[in-house]
Amino acid sequence: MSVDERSRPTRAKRLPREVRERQILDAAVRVFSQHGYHNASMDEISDVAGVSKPMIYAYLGHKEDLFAACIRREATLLMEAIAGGVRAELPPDMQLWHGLRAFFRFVGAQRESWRVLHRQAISQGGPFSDELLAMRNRAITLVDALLVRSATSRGLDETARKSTEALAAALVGAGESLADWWLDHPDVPEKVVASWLMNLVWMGLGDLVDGSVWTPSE
Amino acid sequence: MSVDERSRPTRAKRLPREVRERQILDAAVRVFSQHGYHNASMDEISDVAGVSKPMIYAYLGHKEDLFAACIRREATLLMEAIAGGVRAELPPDMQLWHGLRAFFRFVGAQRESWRVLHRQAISQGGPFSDELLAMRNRAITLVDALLVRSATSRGLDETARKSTEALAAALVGAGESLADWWLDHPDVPEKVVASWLMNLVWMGLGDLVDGSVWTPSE
DNA sequence: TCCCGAACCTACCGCCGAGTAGGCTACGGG
DNA sequence: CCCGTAGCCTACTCGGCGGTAGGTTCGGGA
Repeated sequence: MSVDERSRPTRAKRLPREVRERQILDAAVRVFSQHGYHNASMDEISDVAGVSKPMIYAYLGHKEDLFAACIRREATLLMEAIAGGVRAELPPDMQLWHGLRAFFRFVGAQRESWRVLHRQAISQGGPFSDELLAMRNRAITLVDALLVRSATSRGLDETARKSTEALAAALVGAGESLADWWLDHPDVPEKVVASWLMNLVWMGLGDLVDGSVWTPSE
Repeated sequence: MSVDERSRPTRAKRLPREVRERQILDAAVRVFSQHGYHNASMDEISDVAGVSKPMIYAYLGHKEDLFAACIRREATLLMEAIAGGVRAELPPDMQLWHGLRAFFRFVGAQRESWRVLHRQAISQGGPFSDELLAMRNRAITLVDALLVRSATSRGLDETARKSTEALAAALVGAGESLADWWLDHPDVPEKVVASWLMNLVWMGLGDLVDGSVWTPSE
């Protein structure tokens, strides 16, 4: 077992700090995602990263700091992916649609990132939630902007326009939950999941007008 | 601090085993829900239960066994709550509706139970998932039965009737995610959350017929 | 009344994993 | 060529928590 050098980052010598930090974060995301925060050991992370434990402490700090750094990096990547998917020259509805698809494409491609971002971070209390809250708020702001454009272009009335922020918050929450659910059902195509959520927005925007919606009779 | 006897089960002496087990499970659900599986210490559970640690090991076994016992008990309670909500004399749609409401009412009232059932159990791998899988399958079977009744009563065509099981699975998954999301948004009324999910079923049942649905043009 | 077993406890063990002390080595500037 | 410092490691300490040994007390049946 000790003979096999495995396929880890080739334990090269004397790499610049920047590169090492990247390797460590990659390893940490992977291990946190697989075992959860508490089951993940610093020893295993250092092993996967191909680096000794004190290096992690020297570069990224204690376990909590390391986890927070993971969340921060992945959250930034996610937001950039979404923002990149929204092409400003498209009509408003299409901007929203492509933003959604970019989101789900990210989750599908970076399952480990999403797992550590949402599932792990959410099940730990404390300082980790703050990092998530920050990302959520940025996401809600972005979605709200898209919704406003979409609503005004469709000529919805004042009351609907006023409640876009609430709808944006609901959308983001629904997206998180849906993505989380999707982790366990990878067979569903990304486009389908995205369109489900898009339908919810549709119903949300047209809630007052639409008569085809089911309403409890009692 | 040591003076205050708190409001825990009054550390009475010589109670029958049945009662002690119940107290221990209550404490365990609470502590697991608050701190998560790994942060929860057997010492704290024993303290909250008003019982010494060896009693837990004598009655419920090791930490994993205790956690599994929590999941099993809460899952059973949940299923009973749902089944109790479905009143057989109602029309099929209404049975589904009341089942949904019973589900969300349970989650709303027993937040700790749901937290330990879903969030904690799902973020731990291993034997815990099995307990969840068992409950899920029971739930899917139940929902499927309700869907079939609902579909036939509305006279949907053969293809729709064939895919009820897939729809049931999706519904259960959506319900789990939605309930999980609801934990973080307690201000939304239970009836509203339930009706959202009901709308999804509506759209799922009528997917071929309905023209009001948003579809991507590209 | 006596005694047996169930209920219950205190006080301990040992492992595992977070975090550290202290030092070695190679690259680059002078 | 030399030495300062950034990169890197081995080999520990130590505390917390899962788990247990070995009792003591009470209730109830014979």
